[in-house]
Amino acid sequence: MKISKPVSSCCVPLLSGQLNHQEAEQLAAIFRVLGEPARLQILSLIAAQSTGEVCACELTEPLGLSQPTLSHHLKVMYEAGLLHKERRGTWIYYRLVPERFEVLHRVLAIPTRRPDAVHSSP
Amino acid sequence: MKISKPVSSCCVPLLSGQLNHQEAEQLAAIFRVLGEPARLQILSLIAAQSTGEVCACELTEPLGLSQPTLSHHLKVMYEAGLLHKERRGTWIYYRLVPERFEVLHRVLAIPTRRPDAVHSSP
DNA sequence: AAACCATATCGATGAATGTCAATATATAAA
DNA sequence: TTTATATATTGACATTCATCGATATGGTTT
Repeated sequence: MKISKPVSSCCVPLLSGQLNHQEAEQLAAIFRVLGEPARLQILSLIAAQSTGEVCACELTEPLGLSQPTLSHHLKVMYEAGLLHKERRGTWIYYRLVPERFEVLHRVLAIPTRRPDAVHSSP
Repeated sequence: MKISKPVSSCCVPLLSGQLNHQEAEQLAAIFRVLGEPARLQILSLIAAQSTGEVCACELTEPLGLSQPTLSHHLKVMYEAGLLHKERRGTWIYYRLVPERFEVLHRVLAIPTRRPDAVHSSP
C-alpha cells in the first residue's frame, strides 16, 4: 500500500471545494487504508479499549488473521499516520492518532449552505 | 468494485465501539469507493457547483479520463449510494446524496470521552 | 426511417495489494 | 550465550480493480 504525504491538517475541501490532483491522491490514499475490513476492525478494537491502546499480540486471535498479516495492516495504518506505536519490552502498543481522524471527519462534513455567488449562470 | 449492502443509517461505531465482520465489510466498501483520486475529484467537483449537480458530459475534460472510465466511476459511486442520478434528455445529471456522507461523517467522529468503566484492569 | 450525440457495457491488460509460510530481527530471561 | 517470545520482513500467489478501445444502448432531431 503506497502512502503519500499526509493531507494538510486543516480543511481539505472534499465537499466544499475542488480538489486538485495532489490533494485527491493524498486523501484517496487515506481512504484506501480505511477500505479494508480488517483494518477497520483493528481501529474499532483499539477505540473500544478503556486504556485507548492495544497490544499487537491481542489482535491476531479476535481477527482470525495470521501474525504477518496483522503486522502488515498495522504497518500500513502506522505509515498512514492513523496509529501511534510504542514499544514496551517485547510488546508493541498501538493507539489512535485523533488529529488524523479529525481531518477525515472535517473532510466529510457537508457545508450547511454554499455561499451561492449571486446565482451566476454558467 | 464490489458494493455490499448500505451501512445502517445511524452511528456505525468505528471509533466508539467494536465492529463485527459484516459491519466492517460494509464500511470498508464505502471507503474503498472513496479511495480513488478520480472519484474524490468528481465528488468535489459536484460539490463545488452552485447548482449542486453536474452533467456527466462535463467531467471527462477536467479529469482527463476516457468516457468509459468516467462512466465506470460514476456507476461505482451511484451503486454505493453516494450519488443521485437524473436523466434529462440525452444528458444525465449527478448530485451528492448528503445522508450518505452524513453517515461517514458520524462514523469518523471521535468520542469526546469514553465512559471509562470504573478503571477496571485487564 | 437515418444521423447524431451522450452514456453504458464488454473484454482485455497491467498494476496494486491482501494473504500466508518461512524466515529474520528484537527484546527479555535464564 | 542460549532459549523463548513478540514483531517485522521476504517472497510468492491470487484477487481486485482502474483503465481504455471497441461496441452497444438510449434519446433527440431531422
